[in-house]
Amino acid sequence: MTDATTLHAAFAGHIAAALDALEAAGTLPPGLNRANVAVEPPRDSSHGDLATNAAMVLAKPAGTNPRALAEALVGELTKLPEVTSAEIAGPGFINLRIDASAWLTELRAIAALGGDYGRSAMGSGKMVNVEYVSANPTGPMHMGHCRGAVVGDALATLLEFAGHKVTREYYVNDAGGQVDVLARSVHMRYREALGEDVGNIPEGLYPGEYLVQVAQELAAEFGDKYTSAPESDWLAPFRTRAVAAMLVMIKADLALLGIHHDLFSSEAELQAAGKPEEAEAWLRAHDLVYDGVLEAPKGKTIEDWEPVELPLFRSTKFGDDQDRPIRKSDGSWTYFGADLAYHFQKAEKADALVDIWGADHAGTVKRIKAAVAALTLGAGKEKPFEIKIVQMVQLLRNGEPVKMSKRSGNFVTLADVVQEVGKDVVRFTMLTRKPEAQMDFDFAKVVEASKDNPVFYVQYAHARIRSTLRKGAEAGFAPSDAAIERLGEEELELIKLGAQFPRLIEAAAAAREPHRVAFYLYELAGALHAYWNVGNDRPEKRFIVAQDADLTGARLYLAAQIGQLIKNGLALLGVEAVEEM
RNA sequence: GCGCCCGUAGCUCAGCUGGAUAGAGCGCGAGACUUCUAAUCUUGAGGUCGCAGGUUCGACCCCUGCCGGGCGCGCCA
Repeated sequence: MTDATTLHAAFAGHIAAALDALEAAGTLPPGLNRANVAVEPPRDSSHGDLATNAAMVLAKPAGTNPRALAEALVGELTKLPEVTSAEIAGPGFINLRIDASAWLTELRAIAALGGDYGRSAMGSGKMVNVEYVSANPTGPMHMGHCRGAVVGDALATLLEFAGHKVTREYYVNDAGGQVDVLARSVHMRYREALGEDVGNIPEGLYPGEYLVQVAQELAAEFGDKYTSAPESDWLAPFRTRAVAAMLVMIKADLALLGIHHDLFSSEAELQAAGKPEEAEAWLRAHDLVYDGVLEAPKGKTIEDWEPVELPLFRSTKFGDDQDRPIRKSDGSWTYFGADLAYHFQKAEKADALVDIWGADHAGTVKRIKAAVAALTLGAGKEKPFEIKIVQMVQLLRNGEPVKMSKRSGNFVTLADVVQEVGKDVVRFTMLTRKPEAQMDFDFAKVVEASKDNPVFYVQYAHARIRSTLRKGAEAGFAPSDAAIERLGEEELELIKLGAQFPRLIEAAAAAREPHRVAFYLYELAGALHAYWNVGNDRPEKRFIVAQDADLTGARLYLAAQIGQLIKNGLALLGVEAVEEM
């Protein structure tokens, strides 16, 4: 076995080999599509250790019936030494039972590989660019950014673990109107810093206190040079410095969550380099951009709507309601116009793109995917481009919705939440829900009711294991695989669940769903807790059985490996595996 | 009006890309702490998988149409 490290992967190979053998024998016609052949543990473990639907999936295209094919397949599979029984069940499932020794081999593999157990070559070194957060650089991170940040970060780590080369990228929107508003807001604080009474910050500017310090630095740098100068004099330098200061703040906030991007790409630099022009020229040459006039938007009336001719991307060709402008009437780029060039730029350096977006931008998915598909195809090869939409988090405090508005300066910052709740709780909580489902984050609940929180349940399992290993060491027992054949049925159940870790990683990575790791860990922790409690009533089932050094060594070995699995899984989620609670 | 997401136990949610008798936590009922940490465990009750059709050996999962909730529908970002 070349891939002796993961039992499930090995058996996927065994099934394939068995099918090859049937082809060679003429039982099965060659070239059947096996994409739907699955090898997985049955839901009900009484059915066996592994099940495959191969006979049912292939019977029809092979022109035979499931039963007959299953019997032929069973004939092949029973030749394997690890297979203790192969039974046909239901409409044509094949249920396999695997010898205990194979599971013990897997347990040794966990020990041998340690932190690398579960690592996969699935990605075969493909370069994947994961873009996440990309919050406008106009203030500190708030809770609205949190979920996408955590999901994106965990996904990036997961993809790396599954054999991809990952770039974690943050797109800095430093070219739009919002950064001018930032610069104006800072200018007001700048005048204030120089002793002027500016009164309340006017509507439409950012009122946040976090601008005070930036303004003071500007006052120190420029003195009163710009207090009454025209905006055209100071807008650019103020904008540059304010954005830089905001990014420092944002990076610090992200660091609190353990998030670090590899690359911060500037929209302003992209535009300065003429990338959007290049994209526009190509799109025009291929009749994907034309000059046209938009219809007035439906569903809501805009008083000052007037039809204007603009360069439009033909997104209606790709299922969008409307063609979309890439430039404004003043000739500057729309967000979309710059964004398509940005994605094209990313695609030149990567094999695949993944974006994590908030649900409020879901309406723009079609146009950007269409534009990027056209551009990358035009450049020679279409690059896979996925956009994962992360739904809104409703922030609650004692059941009451917390209203957030950046304009009023009234928002819950990420830093506050991390400080109050802790990084591990925030991260794990954000990952115990599939991202496309809306979620409530009740402040009071997450803070106070720690025992309801899955993260503690999982961490507790790890802490228990570590504690046991410490106790064992004190009593002179070390984990050892010398006598692991003495592990019984209950221990094997634990190993079987643990052995699913590698295939779980691959499935989660393929689906781009890091939350599956969190749910798996919860299940594994539950199995560990259940096993532990057997020892309450039956001291002979405890990890440490003082009078039996061999058995104790074997059980501690098992405990150590389960602890390793939990640690590996938590590492993917960016959550600490604690030594004690 | 249109697009995207969601709808699974009283509540909060999983459901491994179409598999076998749909699962877990909380809550409710009954139990287990002179212990390797009870932040745990065991056990019971609780379901028309929003509704109606369709596709096939088989549907919570795919397709169509409704119903309900969320997000969005400027040359904003």
